[in-house]
Amino acid sequence: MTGDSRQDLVKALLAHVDRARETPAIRLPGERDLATTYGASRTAVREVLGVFEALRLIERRPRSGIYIRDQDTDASIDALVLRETFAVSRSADAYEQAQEARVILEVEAARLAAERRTARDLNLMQAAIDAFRISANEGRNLADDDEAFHLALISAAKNPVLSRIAKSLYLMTRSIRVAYFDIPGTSKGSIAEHEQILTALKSKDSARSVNLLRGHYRRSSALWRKIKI
Amino acid sequence: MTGDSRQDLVKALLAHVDRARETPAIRLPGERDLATTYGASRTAVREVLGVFEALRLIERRPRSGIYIRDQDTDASIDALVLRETFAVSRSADAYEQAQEARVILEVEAARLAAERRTARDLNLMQAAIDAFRISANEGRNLADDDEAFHLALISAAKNPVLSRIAKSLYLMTRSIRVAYFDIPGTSKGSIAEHEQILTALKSKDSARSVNLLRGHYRRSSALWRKIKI
DNA sequence: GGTGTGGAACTGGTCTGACCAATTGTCAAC
DNA sequence: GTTGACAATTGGTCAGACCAGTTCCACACC
Repeated sequence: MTGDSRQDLVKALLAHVDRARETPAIRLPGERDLATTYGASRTAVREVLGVFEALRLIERRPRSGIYIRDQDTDASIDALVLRETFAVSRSADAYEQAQEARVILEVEAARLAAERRTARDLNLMQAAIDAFRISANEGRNLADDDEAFHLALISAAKNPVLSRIAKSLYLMTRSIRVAYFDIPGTSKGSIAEHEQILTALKSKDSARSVNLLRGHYRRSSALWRKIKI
Repeated sequence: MTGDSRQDLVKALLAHVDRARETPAIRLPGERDLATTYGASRTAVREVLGVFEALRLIERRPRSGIYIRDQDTDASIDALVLRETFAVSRSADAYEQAQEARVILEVEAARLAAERRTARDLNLMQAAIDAFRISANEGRNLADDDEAFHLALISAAKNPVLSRIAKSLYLMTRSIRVAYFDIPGTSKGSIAEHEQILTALKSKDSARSVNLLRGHYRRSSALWRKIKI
């Protein structure tokens, strides 16, 4: 094993869970078997399985075995973040669904932000737009700058639970967002639209904020669908 | 240490992170120190820290140290689930925010469900209502039955990402929901309202579904606020 | 006094091997 | 066919060791 052995192990075990999910066999091999199968120590396997358990991918029953849980019903959103982080079996569906969730969350966050935003929130959003513009001029990929603006907007809704969820959604869509901003000409429109949204929030106009954000997403979704994963 | 040592360790380390978060010291003691401090082996400490890292509570830099991350910005929603599961420092704010997030998510999910629900979804929701009624007659606490109905509703929106997020929100609010259903008389209204929502979804009336659900939450929120944690 | 620099101590990452206690499966006895 | 006892299996926990970079401090040098 040449590369990062831990990363390899996570990918291998994640793939193993995916494979096992398609069979009636809900039970995984024992930790000792998994260790020898994937050329790692039992310690390393156990640490990864501990994370899987926390993300509700599996259930470990002492003195019995390791069992796969229903992912759609039980698993954490961060199990999908893990997939993205370790580049394992990302599906187009998951991106589509994450995008839909993002729109839902952010539109309602914008509604709340129009009421709750402080001067400091506005400054942070303006700073994010400025940083975005600088990155655009220097030709960098704008995925992270775009994320920073949108997270600043959500943060203005003063609900950390929403912010945490949004962070996960942005993490799990990172690669497709990078691909999106590789399309020429995506930056110009974004800057203008971000400025408009900020203005609406500044004047506490929640209806206008919501509509502008909806339009922002509507325009991007056309391009979005054309990206091959 | 008499009880579940693993649970004790998670609680202790979670508390340690909370304490450290309030000081300028972003760096935690080393794994060996933490192990001796809390009377556990380094192995056990490492497994817990691995989970903390996956939930973006901390960052581990090889050969350097363990650093606390900004929770409001970076941490996963499931870090709050962990707090609920291990009964550590739950704040009234977090419940309030989770409730707000639940309403946002579920209202929009209902809108989608009105379009996308299948006959099977309607059957599952009806089954959840029936189970709810039986539990009510037997005097059991209805928190889990209520959760089952709402998760079935969200599942009808055919977006597993929304379902996963909702699952976390329900897990992190479990104790307060149990307390809510200990209040006498909460079951009667819920059953009727669930039936009404189901009828609206059956006729694909999204506006009515949304309004009924909003009303459902509006009525419960009055009682909700009176619960002491 | 200020500035490098070498080396020791420290740190997270990994592995081996061992023991525990309850579950699980097997097989003999009835 | 049922039951009961024994042996293998399994996850949970621990101790101890080694590795390879990072950190930091004392010491020599300017």
